[in-house]
Amino acid sequence: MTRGGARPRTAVTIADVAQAVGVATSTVSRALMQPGRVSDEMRQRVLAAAEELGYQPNPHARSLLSGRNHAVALLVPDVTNPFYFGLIRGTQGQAKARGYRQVLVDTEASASVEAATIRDIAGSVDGLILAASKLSDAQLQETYTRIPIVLVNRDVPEVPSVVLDTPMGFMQAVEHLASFGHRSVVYIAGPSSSWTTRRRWRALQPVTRRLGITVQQLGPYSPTGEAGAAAAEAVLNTEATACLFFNDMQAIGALRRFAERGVRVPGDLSVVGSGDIYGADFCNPTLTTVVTPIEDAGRVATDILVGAIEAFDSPAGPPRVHEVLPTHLTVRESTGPAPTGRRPAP
Amino acid sequence: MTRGGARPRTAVTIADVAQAVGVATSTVSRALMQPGRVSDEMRQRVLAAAEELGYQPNPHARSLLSGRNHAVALLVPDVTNPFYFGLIRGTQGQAKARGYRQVLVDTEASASVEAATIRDIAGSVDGLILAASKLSDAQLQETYTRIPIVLVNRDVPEVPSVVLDTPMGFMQAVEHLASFGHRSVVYIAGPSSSWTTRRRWRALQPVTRRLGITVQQLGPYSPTGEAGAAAAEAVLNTEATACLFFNDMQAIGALRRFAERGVRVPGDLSVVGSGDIYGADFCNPTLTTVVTPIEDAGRVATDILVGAIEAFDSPAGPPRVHEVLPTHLTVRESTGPAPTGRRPAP
DNA sequence: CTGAAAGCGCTAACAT
DNA sequence: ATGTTAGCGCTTTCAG
Repeated sequence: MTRGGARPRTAVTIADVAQAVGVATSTVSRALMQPGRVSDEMRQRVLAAAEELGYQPNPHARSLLSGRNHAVALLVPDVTNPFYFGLIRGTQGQAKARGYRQVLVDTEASASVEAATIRDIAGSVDGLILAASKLSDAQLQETYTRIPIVLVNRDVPEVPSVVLDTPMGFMQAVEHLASFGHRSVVYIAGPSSSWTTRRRWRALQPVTRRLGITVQQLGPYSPTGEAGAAAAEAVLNTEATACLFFNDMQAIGALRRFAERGVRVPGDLSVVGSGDIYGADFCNPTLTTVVTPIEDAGRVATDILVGAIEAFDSPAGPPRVHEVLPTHLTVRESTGPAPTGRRPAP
Repeated sequence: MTRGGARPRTAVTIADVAQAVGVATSTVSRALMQPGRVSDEMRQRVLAAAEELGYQPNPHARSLLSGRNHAVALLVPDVTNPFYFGLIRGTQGQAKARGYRQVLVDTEASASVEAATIRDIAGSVDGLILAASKLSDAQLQETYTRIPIVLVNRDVPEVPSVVLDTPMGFMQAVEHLASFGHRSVVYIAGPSSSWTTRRRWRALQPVTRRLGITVQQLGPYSPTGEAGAAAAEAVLNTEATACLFFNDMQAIGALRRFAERGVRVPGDLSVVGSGDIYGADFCNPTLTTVVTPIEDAGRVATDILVGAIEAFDSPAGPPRVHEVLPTHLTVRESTGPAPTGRRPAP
């Protein structure tokens, strides 16, 4: 292979094509962009020359002119969290389908990193999808006046969003546990900065009250397996016969801890997760969990975002869609009848 | 909130700052970019005005001029595959650390999609990381004359690459199985287009020969749990007492199938995976697998790529690093002593 | 040390 | 239907 050392400093431009054909650059541009506005023969010649020379439009020049670059950013708190993989998948696929590229950024679950990222990246993408944003309502609203954004699992007035109705799934979970005779359950809270953990806790109040079930909250705990294991210990210090975890990573971490401690699941304790991530269906025991259509959420969010991008400067103004996606409980092995006697001392 | 309807058509530019300060645009540019080349007082005034007006440089304009945009693309065959999550993590983190954004693209394990993606995206990123590329050596070499790329799990002369030494791990696995008395093993091959599956199969020959073990190949199978389940059936039609899977998803899929079929693992059959993906340590039984430092690979590949980007036009030419990362076997529950008698008929 | 002017590659008015 | 011209926002000669 012959490597010239450096790549040709001057790529083939529209001017090269124009010169080859013997026309003006604008004609080439038109032939390429508005085929209707040039003669058929001209279009052929331009296309041939472009092909011949291996012309590739310079996207930077286009962006400078149009202010658009057909890229959207996806900001997630933690790319390490399997829950967000589904979101990455969904947005990735839909962005591609709509002709956009996806820029992936990890905000490290930090409001300041998130804000800095938005500031730095806003100019180079056409819009942003913010997953579980840590910013304030006001910050998000202000951001939306400058650039199209769609929130995922966060609801702020005037800003488009897609939220998973996880509270609904949690209510189903409580009903499920109640039908198994559980009278006392505990909710393992997620990070204190999490908008969704508060929603879930709130949603638990009416159902448990109606069913005469005691519910208490533990935490906050990080959304990780290790935190789940730690939470597992805390759960053992309560009277609860069932626990609802903020997410599946925690639940799976807890499952392992329970096994190590000799606590049988679901014999001694029932465990419910949330998310139905990869692994929830093959851990041991398999996990009863709230299935959240996060991949769909990614697709929908992307669709809304692209719509917003294309309508952002229109007189009607950008859309303000608030989409809510239903969730449901999937029952597997980790839940069962409440133990009759007292749980064996830990 | 007051939404003006449309975002200000004209963002604040360097000209606005220049006018505010009462100087030329070039002075503003210098004050911002080469602080040494303007007077201290001027720098202060420009910075103040820029801050005051909320000036943000237009990245498109910069890119047009410099030809760079501080973005690298990561092309993976399938964002759905947990194995690549580690790669996404590694590249994401390192790209950010080196001041680059990451564009994530799914090539659908297709050579033509991959080629098309490269063509379309090459102009808008500074370099590419190609994971498990399906392109030919020649195509890859040709691409590298035009734009910096780094291959992951693919080795091509003259093109920088990072490869995981999975064959080494496979050899360890065979030794491990031999020490458990296994005499006949089967290798479940990955996709026929996979460069690594061929390498592994080749690596198995000398070890098995040396240890007097029979090895046969089954497949090709897709790198999915379903394919693993299908492969599981095929394995049961052999005399083998142990199987080595192309990856963990297959292995985990097979584990479940074996459980359904009443085949005990490792009692009747030992199972080895590859990748050590999320879940490998909590599936049932937990999976003995070849641990591949894929996240490290992502980091290293990104480092090499950034180096290549910054040296690509240098007289010395771009680097041609070929990095090999060691792997090792992690023994968990899915492997054990070879069964003494014949395996119970399926 | 600062200003004026050219130009990156492309598109969109304006001509013709 | 095609050519000419003027920028998009920024950096970088080149003058002063």
